[in-house]
Amino acid sequence: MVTDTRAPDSTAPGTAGGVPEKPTLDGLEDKWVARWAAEDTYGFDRAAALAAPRAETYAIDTPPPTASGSLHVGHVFSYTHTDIVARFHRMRGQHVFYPMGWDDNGLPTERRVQNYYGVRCDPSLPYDGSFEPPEKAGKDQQPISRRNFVELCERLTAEDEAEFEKLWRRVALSVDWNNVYRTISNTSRATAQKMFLHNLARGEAYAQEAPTLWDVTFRTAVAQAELEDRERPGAYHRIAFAGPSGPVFIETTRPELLPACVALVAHPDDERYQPLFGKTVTTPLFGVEVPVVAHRLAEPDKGSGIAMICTFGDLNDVTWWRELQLPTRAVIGWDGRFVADPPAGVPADVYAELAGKTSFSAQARIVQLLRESGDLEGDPKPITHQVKFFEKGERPLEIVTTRQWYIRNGGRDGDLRAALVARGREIQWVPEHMRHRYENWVEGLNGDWLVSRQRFFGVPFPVWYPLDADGEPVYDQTLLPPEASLPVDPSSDVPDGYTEDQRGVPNGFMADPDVMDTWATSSLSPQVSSGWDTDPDLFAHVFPMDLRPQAHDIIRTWLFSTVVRAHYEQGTVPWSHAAISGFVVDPDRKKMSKSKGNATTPIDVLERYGTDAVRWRAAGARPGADSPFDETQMKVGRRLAIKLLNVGKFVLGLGASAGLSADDVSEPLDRALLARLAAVVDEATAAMEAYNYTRALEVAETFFWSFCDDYVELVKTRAYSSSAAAASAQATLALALSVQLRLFAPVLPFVTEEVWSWWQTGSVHRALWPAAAELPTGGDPAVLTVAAEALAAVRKAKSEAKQSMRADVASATVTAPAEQVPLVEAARSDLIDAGRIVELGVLAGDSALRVDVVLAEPADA
RNA sequence: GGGCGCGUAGCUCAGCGGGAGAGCUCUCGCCUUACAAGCGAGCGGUCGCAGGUUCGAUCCCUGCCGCGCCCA
Repeated sequence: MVTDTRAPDSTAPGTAGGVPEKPTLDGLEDKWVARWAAEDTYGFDRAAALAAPRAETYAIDTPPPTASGSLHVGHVFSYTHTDIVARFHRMRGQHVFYPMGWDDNGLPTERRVQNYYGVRCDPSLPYDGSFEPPEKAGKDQQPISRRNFVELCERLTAEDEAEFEKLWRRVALSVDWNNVYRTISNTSRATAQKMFLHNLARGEAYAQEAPTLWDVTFRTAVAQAELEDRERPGAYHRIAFAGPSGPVFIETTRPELLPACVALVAHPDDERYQPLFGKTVTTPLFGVEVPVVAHRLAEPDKGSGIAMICTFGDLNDVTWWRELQLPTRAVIGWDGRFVADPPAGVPADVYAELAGKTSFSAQARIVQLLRESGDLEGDPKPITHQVKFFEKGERPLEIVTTRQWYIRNGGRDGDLRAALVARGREIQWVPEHMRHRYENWVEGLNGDWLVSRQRFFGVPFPVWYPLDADGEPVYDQTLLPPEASLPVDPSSDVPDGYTEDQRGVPNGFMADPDVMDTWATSSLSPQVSSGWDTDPDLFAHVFPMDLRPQAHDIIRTWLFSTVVRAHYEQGTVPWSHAAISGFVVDPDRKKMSKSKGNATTPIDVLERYGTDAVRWRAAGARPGADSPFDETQMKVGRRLAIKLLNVGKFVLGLGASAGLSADDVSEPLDRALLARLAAVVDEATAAMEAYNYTRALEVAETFFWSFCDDYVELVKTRAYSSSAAAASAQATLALALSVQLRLFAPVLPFVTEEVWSWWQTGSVHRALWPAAAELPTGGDPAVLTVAAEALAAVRKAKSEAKQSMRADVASATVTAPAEQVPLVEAARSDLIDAGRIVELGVLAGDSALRVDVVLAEPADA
């Protein structure tokens, strides 16, 4: 059944020949990173996986990090969490499908290329096949063609990816490095385009001319998921409109939009304005007659309770405009400036002053004009308010009417929304409460997913439009490529039935100019990595995948959009489990991020403490829980790794070997240890199955330290001897070491592999996860508990007498409850040896175990 | 303003209906032949606050306060 996982090699020669004289962590990372690569330790055996039942495969949908970005310790923690899960499943004999992806799309890459090479994309320029970027970025950005620009994006991301891979290997991610995808590869582009064409054919994708949130800096549309609110100063301007019976005052933070005013609105229950409903008023300065309308979204307590509706100042304007079917008087252009010509019905003479101005300067001019005309009452009242920004942008978003592509996501359809919420309930969330993030987001959607971006580097929409006799595009007659020809670049490829010389000419054709939102591609990571378009057999086997690991900040984007795509194309959820990592936060509990300047570079931490130590700390952060970055914790992990080396050397150095088996274990103390270990294995296994790697580590670690401090100390003398009792101790030590190395292997891959290599063949990471059944049954753990308690009492006496632990004890008298007496007796000789006790008495008493210790006279110096 | 999570020893956290725990820090000891990158011992908390349920509450319920994240 299991083809790529080996059981512990119990026939390996138990010599200590492999144990170094002075074990060290130094050099382990280089050594094992190279070995794992050379031996393809983590490769996915496609043929074997496909021949086995689905349950024997574990498929992970790895988040593709932004290749042009930079990684910080938060990433290292989060990816480590996934790797721990992957390693556990691999050790359980599953074929772990664990690809890695890079997200090359989007603005971050464009900006990095612009800055790195000192270029900018000018789509009007022709491709220059001999173009080479300047050695050093010049002061002025050099304009280059879209294709040249995209080539630079690909070149730079390839370099970035190589760096990332190096880091991930150092972190010991057990991904299959033969299976790497890029969101900008031919396969990804073909998949994204094919999926889009399917969405289009089924009516799930559509284009629409609509008011769109627009970043004037990047000159691109922005989706709801990319918005953030920021506090900004503003001011209420109290402006008089001429009403049928006197002035009507509105208060607005955007007086410059006066020429875009299409109505005034008040709440239907607002008695102050009810007489005006159905009447008209006249805008100041422009003299445009606009209706007064009623709508429930108008807030009576805000300002004067009556507001002007402009096309468009904010999202409420969009709602009012749509629901009340108001006309459009757009004034803001794509560049964020007032357009050259006034909207229909607005007098050109007044408007001319505003044309070409930014919102800011237009506002200043309007305010001045209103003052002069006497229509501005009093001084503007300064306020702070929430303004919508593109999360990567620096200027407030405008709302511009443009033609954009959308994918339906339930934002405008209650049934679809309910279906997507139901999909969320098919997913097992780790931790469970993260489900709320998903549901809140889906239930709060108020529009479809805007997937087009007016950018250069991304997957183009595979669409052309015929041009009519006037050279105007006929949008409802889209020209689509055959699927076999994907991926296409419509700006250089030609639709069937046309020739290149017909591009852009009357009766010819034009390409859709836009590229897809980066999430429109990365939402297909399960399909891309599983071979939906390239390897149907693999796809049928591994999809839906088992695990989506990610952080909680992108539930609304990456996770949700991935659910949407699989819902449409496969009619299923894309994975059975979503494991959500918390953030690494700084000492002030703020999220670590490069833009905030509080991010810690991972390579430095890895070098100082070692990968195992950093992974140990990562494993201490439970799924979903944020954890502060604290270097003092790393030392603890490093100490654990060193301890494993040393105890490994001890156990193997005294003759314990893989050749000893459970049959050699005869002593009660030894059976007690292994009984306790069996319980630890069961608990750790249950915890790992529940994705609680933190708990699994905790129980293993607690056992390990008591193993070292109590059990090893108790049996040390016996294990050095040569008797059946010595063999029992050695077999116990060997078994315990083997089991513990495997328990720690997912968290501490380097040190466990090192110690494993001293006495076993094959990789510990391909060994079977330990099972309680490997250990002898019937031991009484209480023997160890009681013996350790007695030993602790002896130590305490020595410590309080400020004596060495080697100090001799003339006599020790254990008084314990009657039922514990035989337990102490069972460990009598180990206790005598470990405590250096000359005379050990054991009495039955009424109270809890205590030891009366008489130290021997210290030998004179 | 809404949702979610969290407030337990100086720090990081576990425990989640009947004895308040771990690691780190700190203090005092110990060269002990696996490990001084170590070992032993010890100090340290009215479990955010206020009510309620219960024979009994750190744990369940309600309210409040504080912190964080997400969304308005």
